Amino acid sequence: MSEPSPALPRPGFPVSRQVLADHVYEALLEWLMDGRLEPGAAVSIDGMARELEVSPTPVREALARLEHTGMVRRVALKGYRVAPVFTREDFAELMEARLSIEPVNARLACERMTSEGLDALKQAVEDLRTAPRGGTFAEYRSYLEADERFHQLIAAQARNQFLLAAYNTLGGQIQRFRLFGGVGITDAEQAIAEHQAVLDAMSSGDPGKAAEAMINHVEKVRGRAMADAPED
Amino acid sequence: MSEPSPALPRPGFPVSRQVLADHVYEALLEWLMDGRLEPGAAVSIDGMARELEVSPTPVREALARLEHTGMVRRVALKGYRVAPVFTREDFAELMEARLSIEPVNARLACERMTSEGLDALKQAVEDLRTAPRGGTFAEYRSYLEADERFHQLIAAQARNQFLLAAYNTLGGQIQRFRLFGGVGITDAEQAIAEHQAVLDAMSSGDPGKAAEAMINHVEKVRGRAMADAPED
DNA sequence: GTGCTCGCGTTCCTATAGGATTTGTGGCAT
DNA sequence: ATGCCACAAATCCTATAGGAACGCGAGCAC
Repeated sequence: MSEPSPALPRPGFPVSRQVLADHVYEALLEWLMDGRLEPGAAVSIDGMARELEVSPTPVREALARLEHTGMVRRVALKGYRVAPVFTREDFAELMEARLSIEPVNARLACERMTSEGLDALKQAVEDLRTAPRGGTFAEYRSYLEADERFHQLIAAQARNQFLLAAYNTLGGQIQRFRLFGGVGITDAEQAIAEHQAVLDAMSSGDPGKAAEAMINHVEKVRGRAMADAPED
Repeated sequence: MSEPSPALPRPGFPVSRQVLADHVYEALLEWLMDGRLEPGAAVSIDGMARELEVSPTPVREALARLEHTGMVRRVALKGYRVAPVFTREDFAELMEARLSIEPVNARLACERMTSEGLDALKQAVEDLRTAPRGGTFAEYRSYLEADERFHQLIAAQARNQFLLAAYNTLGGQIQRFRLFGGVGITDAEQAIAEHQAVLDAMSSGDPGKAAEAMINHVEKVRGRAMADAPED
């Protein structure tokens, strides 16, 4: 905590049009993804307010918005806690859910794809290739970001607000798991190849192939993670 | 403080364990579904606080939680507005999403069903049959509740927290209500028969049949709604 | 040593006050 | 008549204060 004021709005910033609660939301989200807030830990409203040098009011609002992401849980009159750690069963459930939703997204996205959307996907895969992959979170963070962006783009291109919302609830959990799985990035080459395969299928314009490529990718991810992951 | 505190927790009540923001949340939800808050209308924080005779703080928290349901939208520094009317495209997207998720839930629930779960499902269908179906929201609310409970139970019995969360983000019945804008329930007989068919398929223990029955049900709901719904 | 009670600190929760921003209105210049 | 600017009211946003419940540890009785 040597930083002077990390989340305070800069005075020079012209059209921030963002209120304090938004900054607090972003800060808490970042802390949750970074692991600075460990699973099971209490998230005190007053404590976070002191930490972020704001009043409890915007913290309360940010936490209320964070609750629906599943990253924090609230008990009335007792406060918020970070969601508990991922077990192997949790991970299996998460992959089952991804296998139910993401192939559908891929199929629809393929049917409704625009050239701009395709370009964005290509950029995401390119970013995956060039991203550094060190051992610390700061190093492979951009890799994770590009990975998430790839899947998010597909969900967005499916042009279904409800499927996008459903995927987004999974997305945060995926990130959280990858963090606390704690194995770093060991499967980059294979993952990049699978992403490329999905991209190729999308480019080909065959929705069935796109869905299949996505199924293949998620199943492979599951297989690698289940092999690597530490047993409970 | 002249009033004898209308919404405050009663002192004799042992484990109320509900805070004011929860009551405000329920009240706003009811007003939204009742149509007392029309689509597009502004939902002033201070105004609602005056109306409900509470301070703006719990109203702010309740609105922050309501935002993720899609019923209200927030613009920074401008406040909340009731979400615009549900168009046919919105409804089509919702049904597309339900068709992607609910058959999977039905399949998994069938595989993992317990006898208690089956009993709960039977109860939900029975409640559907006996529920009153008047023209006002207060009258057919219990019908919607039983309908929602049926689908919710299946999602829960699938024993996958993420699929359950994904289903909940759809808020199927709530959104469905908004399409009709309060014209009531006109398809009860057919809907009940379809629910019974899903239930029978579940009882038979054949996951494929359960998924198919669910697909049939959702498609029929879509067909009836698209025929009834007012054109844009 | 064990169990109970009391008191202190922490935290959640709500109300209130005041600064900042947006919106609507009226007047003035062109 | 039209466009622009100032002013006022409403609203959002944040900080602060205080009440109520909970947790924890010291101290005392047995």
